[in-house]
Amino acid sequence: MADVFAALANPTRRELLRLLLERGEQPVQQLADHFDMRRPSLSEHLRVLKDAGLVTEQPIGRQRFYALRPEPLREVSDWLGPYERFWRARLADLREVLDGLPDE
Amino acid sequence: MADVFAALANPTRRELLRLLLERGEQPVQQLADHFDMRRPSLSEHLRVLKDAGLVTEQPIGRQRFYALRPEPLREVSDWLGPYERFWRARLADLREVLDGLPDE
DNA sequence: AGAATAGGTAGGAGATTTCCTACCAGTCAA
DNA sequence: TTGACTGGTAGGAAATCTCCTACCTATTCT
Repeated sequence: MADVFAALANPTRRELLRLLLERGEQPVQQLADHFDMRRPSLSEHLRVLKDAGLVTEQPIGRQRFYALRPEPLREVSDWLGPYERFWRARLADLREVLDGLPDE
Repeated sequence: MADVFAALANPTRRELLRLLLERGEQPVQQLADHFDMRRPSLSEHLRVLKDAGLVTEQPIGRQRFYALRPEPLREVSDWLGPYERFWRARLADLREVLDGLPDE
């Protein structure tokens, strides 16, 4: 769980997740084409994502396909839950204030 | 937005947010009491949270009250949206598979 | 078998993070 | 005004992160 937040802290890794979401599973080369970065660095980012459980790796021939594994993101969503209630309450307060205003 | 993910990457900062959510606004000393950490380090964490827009600071006398500002978390929630659809689809797939099994 | 391809590991440089001690500035109380 | 209190800044050490180049392994194609 802690690893998930740490994994999400890096923009390249968030972009990797986005690519995997949009295009489905991809070999490393195809992912790498979209970054101005050497492959070893990409490999490192993919390893971090894998350690956080955010992607899976499946070797096929000499390629390795990476796929999104969104379950840990669900934990992030659950973590957000209590805060979500808080900001909804704030919005409700705001609405109440606005409703109370004249000329509206 | 990037700052928000970076701010959430640290466990101490997530704990600070949790304390502010549970107890409402608090002066630094009261927050510091719950960490085994010197105050300058806490100050630094609070600064990061403030820069990310996750807390507000209000000086009253010689104290500074920090309060949760959950709006940036809403952006995180929005960012999660597309992935949430993905994992719900996965759950639906799983349910379908389970429904298709005999002996159930 | 030999060459090409996919993608990893090793190791290191530089930047950033996270903690610390020492000290400073503002506020309040005697 | 002096002393105590709150909480910040300055600066630095150690750890970690993010990138790199060089090289290795496994697979496939000829």
